[in-house]
Amino acid sequence: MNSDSKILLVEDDESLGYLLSEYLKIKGFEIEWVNRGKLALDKLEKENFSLVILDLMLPDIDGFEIAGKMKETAPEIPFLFLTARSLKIDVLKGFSLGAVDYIKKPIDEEELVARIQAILSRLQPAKLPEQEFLKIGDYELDTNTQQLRHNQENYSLTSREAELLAHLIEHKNQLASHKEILVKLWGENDYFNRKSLNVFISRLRKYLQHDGNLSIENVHGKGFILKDHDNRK
Amino acid sequence: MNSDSKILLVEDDESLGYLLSEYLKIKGFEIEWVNRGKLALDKLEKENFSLVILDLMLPDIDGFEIAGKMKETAPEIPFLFLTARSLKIDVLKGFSLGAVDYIKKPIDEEELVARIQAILSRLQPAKLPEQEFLKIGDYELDTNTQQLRHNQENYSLTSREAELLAHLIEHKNQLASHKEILVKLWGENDYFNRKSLNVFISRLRKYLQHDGNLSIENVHGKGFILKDHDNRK
DNA sequence: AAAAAAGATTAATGAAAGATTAATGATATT
DNA sequence: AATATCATTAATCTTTCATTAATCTTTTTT
Repeated sequence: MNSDSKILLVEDDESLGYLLSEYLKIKGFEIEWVNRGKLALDKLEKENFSLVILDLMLPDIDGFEIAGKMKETAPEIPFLFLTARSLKIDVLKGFSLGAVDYIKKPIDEEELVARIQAILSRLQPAKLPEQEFLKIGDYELDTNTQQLRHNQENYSLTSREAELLAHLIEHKNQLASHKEILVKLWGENDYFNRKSLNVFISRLRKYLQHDGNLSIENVHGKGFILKDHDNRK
Repeated sequence: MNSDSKILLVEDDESLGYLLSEYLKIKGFEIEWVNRGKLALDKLEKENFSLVILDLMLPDIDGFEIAGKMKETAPEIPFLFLTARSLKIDVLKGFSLGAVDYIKKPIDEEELVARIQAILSRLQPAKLPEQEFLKIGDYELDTNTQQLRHNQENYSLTSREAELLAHLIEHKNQLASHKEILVKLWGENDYFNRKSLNVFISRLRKYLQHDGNLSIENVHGKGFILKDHDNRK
């Protein structure tokens, strides 16, 4: 899951560095840990990272300087500061250098992971408009456009029809109770809405009649089951 | 500089809300400040924001719930939490809902601005390089000159016509919701603008009538789909 | 088996949404 | 000052769709 995200940790405190890198490894990140600024810059020359975590106080080059150099040599790699220096001036300087976050010690490891994930997930290229297709028998429902396809045929469903069919498909071969459906789609479970629901069930049966394996069956007093009798699926 | 970034601040504490919104305005951001969750959701229906700042403790709907609803209705808008609740469990929940940051009160205004700028600056490159020529069926739209070509014919579109057609082409065979269109092109989603939108849809249908494979179809109460029925593409 | 309850199906209804054409008025152009 | 352009608004007509009603049919209870 996090396997394609390699992180460079620059931290001179041996115990914290060890702790963090082990913890992050457990969490599924690939970690390279160095304890000197110079080593960090060398690594950045040779390898590609999706994130760099910088301590400010290092024995040789300080974190700000590393960030400054990164701006020139690897401007696309995001970095964050992880430091005991919580002076306001430092925080502001950190962000003005282009940091994506500035985390003050002591660190909560879980929060750190959450922040790292937040950063990395923002990096993934804008997710394609994910179209969701729900399949049932020979039919395919596009929940986005409310289109129901069957072979060549294409039916434009109304909002209620589409919502209801989606619900039934999601509970395929299971009981979808009146109550559940009415509360979810109508907001209220009363006599009149139940009447309305029956009308919609009727309509859906008509749409689905072209696949003999499909049926919407009633469970008296309970609800409906959309059954797919084709067991190969 | 920050003028194209509109921020929605959801904060029920009157003095803090006032303070922050004034401060952020001075810093060049465009701010809309509401003190109720319900109002925030209404605003999000009608306007476009580049960032939402959420307080957790609100009198009506809590911040987490707003974030959850946003995931469905406006998944592309980033949000951050700004709250006195610094419990670890809250922080983790905040990030797991997709927050880009979680800032604990008391707030340092300058740090807040720095964090907001860090977030917004990361957003810009997300935009795809806009295509100059958009093709649909036998037509070709030049988005620079607003010329729509079809065989020999050439139509000079108005700005609105061209923008709308571009949007529809970019969402070909997908639902382009009223809300999305109105917020993007008109800046506000209200009754009158929706009327106007209908007029433009009518015009575009006239332009596109020469290719029998194309149609702009309405999804009642939801929006429009520009369909290309030619499946070879 | 009769009565009652629940469900199925088709049709009727009315409000809301949408389509289309024309009128308006603001702004820019000549 | 006259004209042209264009988004908006108005006016009118049409369509859509959830609901309600009406009428059967099936299932359950008595």
